[in-house]
Amino acid sequence: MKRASIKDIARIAGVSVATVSYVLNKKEGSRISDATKDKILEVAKSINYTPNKIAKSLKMSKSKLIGLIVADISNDFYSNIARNIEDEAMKLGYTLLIGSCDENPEKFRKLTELFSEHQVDGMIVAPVVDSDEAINKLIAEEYPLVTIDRYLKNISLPGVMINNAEISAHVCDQLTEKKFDEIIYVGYDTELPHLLDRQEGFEIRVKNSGIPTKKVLIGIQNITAEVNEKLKKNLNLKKRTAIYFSSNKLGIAGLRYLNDHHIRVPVEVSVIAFDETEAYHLFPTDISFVQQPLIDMAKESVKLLDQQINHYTPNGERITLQAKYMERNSVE
Amino acid sequence: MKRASIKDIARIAGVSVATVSYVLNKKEGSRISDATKDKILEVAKSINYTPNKIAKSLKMSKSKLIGLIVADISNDFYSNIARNIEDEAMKLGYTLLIGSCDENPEKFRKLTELFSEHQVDGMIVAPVVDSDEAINKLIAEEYPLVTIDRYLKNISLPGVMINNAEISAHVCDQLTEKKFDEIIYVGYDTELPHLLDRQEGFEIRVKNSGIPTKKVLIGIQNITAEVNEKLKKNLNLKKRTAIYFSSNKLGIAGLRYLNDHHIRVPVEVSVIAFDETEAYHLFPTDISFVQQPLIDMAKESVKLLDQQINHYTPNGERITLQAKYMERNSVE
DNA sequence: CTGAAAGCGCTTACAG
DNA sequence: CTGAAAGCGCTTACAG
Repeated sequence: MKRASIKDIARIAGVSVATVSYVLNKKEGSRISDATKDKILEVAKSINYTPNKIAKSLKMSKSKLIGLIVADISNDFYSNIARNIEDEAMKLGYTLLIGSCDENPEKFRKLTELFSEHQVDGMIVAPVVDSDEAINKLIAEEYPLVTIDRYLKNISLPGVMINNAEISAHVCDQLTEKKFDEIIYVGYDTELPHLLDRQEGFEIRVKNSGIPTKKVLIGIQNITAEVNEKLKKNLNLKKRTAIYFSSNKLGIAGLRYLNDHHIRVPVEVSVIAFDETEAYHLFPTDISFVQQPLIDMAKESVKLLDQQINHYTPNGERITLQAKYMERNSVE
Repeated sequence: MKRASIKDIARIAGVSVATVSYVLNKKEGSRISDATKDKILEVAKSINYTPNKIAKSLKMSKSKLIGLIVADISNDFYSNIARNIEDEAMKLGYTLLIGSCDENPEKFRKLTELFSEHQVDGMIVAPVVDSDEAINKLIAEEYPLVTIDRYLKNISLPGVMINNAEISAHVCDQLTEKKFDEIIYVGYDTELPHLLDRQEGFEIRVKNSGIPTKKVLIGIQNITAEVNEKLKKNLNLKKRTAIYFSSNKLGIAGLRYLNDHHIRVPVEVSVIAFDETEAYHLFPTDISFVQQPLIDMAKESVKLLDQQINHYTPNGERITLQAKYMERNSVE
């Protein structure tokens, strides 16, 4: 599968490779006669020429590739993010490399290295716990870098996130105004700053309300099993209880638990979940949820990255988008 | 962000770039003295050298990139496929480019072109209707190519798929043996061969059974709305009815309809769905479904592609994997 | 209006 | 054991 090169075109058309390059790139600067222009285009088509972006990348030192590193591309949230990023990136002429790091800092580091060796022009990353070292290495090289969804506690990086604390406080308000006997917060046992924000936003507000609260923290390994176990231990149906699931995975696992145990929502327990997923629609009750602005997150992150690629600035902009509480029928 | 090159290493270590290249690539053929070897490694580390795969790709004419083209990476089915392909590809040293074509042949063609310009070593594709032209162009270049999930009617390509007709026949058997008054097949209004197989496998079998059947075909544009509309028109609860949803999207849309209309499963209607998705678990009844062997599909497709890359053969192997019917509680 | 030449960062057969 | 040189497919400042 030897492909035609501009050298082939040049030879057949009887011109120099320089000339071929000029007409193929439609540079207006140096005028080429229409005759040779036509001939070159004709030859190019006839031998089925396709440009070799690798060669171009090497010469131009930009690849028009960008890397996306997420925890897991098979997670609904990230695959939706990825899809929107793909569309936005495409518009700007970038092609997307995707990698999943499973919350593992070593995998994260390897992915950044791999992508950087492939000379991606920049990366959009959802950094994991303990990824500071890998990130700092990229920063030292002034590698265009943008965070999405998450952010780093000790490193200032351009990126886009949502108003985690505020939206959690808002969710809390929805619950406290209904005077539940008890509210259960289901979150992750993690140090990820954006998730801590989500948790603290809730905690501070619920404390003021005086309503008794339980905090149920789940490890990222065995979500379904652990949610089951901890809900069994903590959910007391004798009390009027509301549960706030602070991610899509937690929401799905939790609703599944309620389903399996025939616990009716909102009659026996009220529920608010984070993120939007088709799955919620299959639950008997329409679940009230927090909607993240995925399209805008993707748009802004690509825009930020493109800016960084075109003009690197060490302390780039950090954009906070507004998540939206979507009231349905799962709180009563 | 000017990066160090082997030239820099050579200069600092006082050796030639050839020597640097040899030791960096650990070639055993030409023996380099331990002294210079150590020095080179030391210098490489000290100036933070990372290889430029673009340069290497150009020289070696292989990029260690592979492209994956699916209908939509945000679709649960494809994002799971993608994740497994990512893992398998990684093991063999490939990095993954991902593109979504939305069942649009023009987008499909553009993606193949883009990927080929980026010099991917091969592509794993889920071809869409009318993609023959784009595929044939790749074949003409002897471009390593493997289909996944789908296959082409008029072109023989290596690939991996499942036993669509057989598993549908098996699903049909589950239903016919329960002597329903009516069975509704919900499928796509499409020419995609693998979906037609799924449909015909069911149709042939159900015809033999003599049980009245309705075939409900849904366009790929507005799945939820159309499923709603057609289910409303075709579902007659006075009859003992079973519905076979032949994809995850159809299953989700259909179950959502049943949910919204408080139609109980399996008391009022029996259901079998295709594909596995977390969503099914949120439905009040555990849904019986057809499980596709995603991991094996990914494994085999990457293996086939790697074979094609290393040794191109025009009419590569076509692998059919077995889907599995998972009986739950939605048929009665 | 067009071409010769250098160079992007690598690899490798060849010579010494 | 090591280096000089060619070449992968491009782009572009420069010269004519």
